[in-house]
Amino acid sequence: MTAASGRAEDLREACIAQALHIIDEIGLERLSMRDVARRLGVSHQAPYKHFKSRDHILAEIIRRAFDDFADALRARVRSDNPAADFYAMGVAYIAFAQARPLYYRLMFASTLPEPEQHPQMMISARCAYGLLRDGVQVLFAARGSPLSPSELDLEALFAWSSLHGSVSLLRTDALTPLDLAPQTRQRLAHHALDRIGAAFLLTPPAAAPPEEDAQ
Amino acid sequence: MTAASGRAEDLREACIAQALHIIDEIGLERLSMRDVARRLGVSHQAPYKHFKSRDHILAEIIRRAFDDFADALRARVRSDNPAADFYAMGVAYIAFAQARPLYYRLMFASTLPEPEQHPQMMISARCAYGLLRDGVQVLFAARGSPLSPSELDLEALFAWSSLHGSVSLLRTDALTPLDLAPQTRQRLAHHALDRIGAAFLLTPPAAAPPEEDAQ
DNA sequence: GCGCGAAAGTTGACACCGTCTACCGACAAT
DNA sequence: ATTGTCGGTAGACGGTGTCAACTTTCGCGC
Repeated sequence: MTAASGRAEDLREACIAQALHIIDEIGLERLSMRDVARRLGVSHQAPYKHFKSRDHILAEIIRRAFDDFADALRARVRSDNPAADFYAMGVAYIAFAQARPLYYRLMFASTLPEPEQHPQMMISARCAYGLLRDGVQVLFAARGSPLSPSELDLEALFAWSSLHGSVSLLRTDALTPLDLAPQTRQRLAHHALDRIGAAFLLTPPAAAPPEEDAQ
Repeated sequence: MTAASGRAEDLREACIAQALHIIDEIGLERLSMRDVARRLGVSHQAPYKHFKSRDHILAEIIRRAFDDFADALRARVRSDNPAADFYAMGVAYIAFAQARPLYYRLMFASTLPEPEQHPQMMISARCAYGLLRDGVQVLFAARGSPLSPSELDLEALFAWSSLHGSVSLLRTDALTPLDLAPQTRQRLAHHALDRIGAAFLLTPPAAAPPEEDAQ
């Protein structure tokens, strides 16, 4: 438990590393605790001394993914201009998704352990989301149109999910039959980022929808 | 023997219905073929006479989800105005996600069977995507700025994933601590739809829009 | 040094699971 | 009447998560 216990906690780290390797190799849903143990040359119960269940090791891995992701967002090129800063965060997002595809995929795997059972994982996820949220908040506040919390969530999730969709497309084989130039692939996610900016820098169409209030 | 009184293919349909029920009850990843058989009062091997594997019954269920989804999109209120038609498709999308949450969730479950193993599922998925894609294509073509195939994919996926993100937020418990009014929840997805429209009615940053005030 | 108690690791069991194989009755076509 | 296919049953195999009991290891107060 203490920092000095170094060697004692070795197996815990080894389990996480090996589990990540297995997920990369055969997929998240086919990861098994016994396989982790087998590959590490320990008994099938040894990992259970460090993780209460299969879901707990998964939650720990996903927590680290979110933490690394948050670090990447924080390490963006800062700018005093909120729009430029928001764009920089988007660029950092895209770079992370391309540099750490496995972590990125895990963050959005729908086979998550039940969230309320793994508060640490949720804390890290919300922390990463909070960074994006803050960026959106600053963006709108600088334009003199601050958002209510629920509106803020909505705009932030809009940005997040839009970017996620484009980034995911690059990972899928849906594009391979189109055999695009590598340059085009590189531009896809940034294109979406531009679209998000377009959506934000433009106030919603006031006339079209039935009722629009509370600006 | 219990359920065998009906027609020949009855068990196949019963398996699908029961599997859906189980997924709704305990989740996709905990669905088991033996449980399906047990609840139907047949032997644990009976379902295998109709589905080659667990993945095959899943693929069939997801295929139907995409088919129903495509039907819902097609049943939208049609309009000659491409922008209005696109908006109507978005409304239909949101309505489907709210009316058939289980089907909707399955369409985006990341624990999909390997796609190339289940071509029928992929055909249905691409068919549904094609509807959205066509809507985007008409939208841009009507504005006199037709898109290349790869650009079209990008814009369509941008719209899809943006809407998906907002719709998913409603299903998650991320919003419960905010205890929003039901009316606000109702508006969330439509708000995103407005944002997508805002992003599309504006040409990319390179060239300014030529006053296309169709609204 | 010693002893001890907790932690780490092992072994064994249990109840599941997917799926392969073999068997069996009904029934249709030859 | 024979044959073959189809839908269903029964059993087995290897795999899984995880509980329980056991043994080993190791840090720490004496």
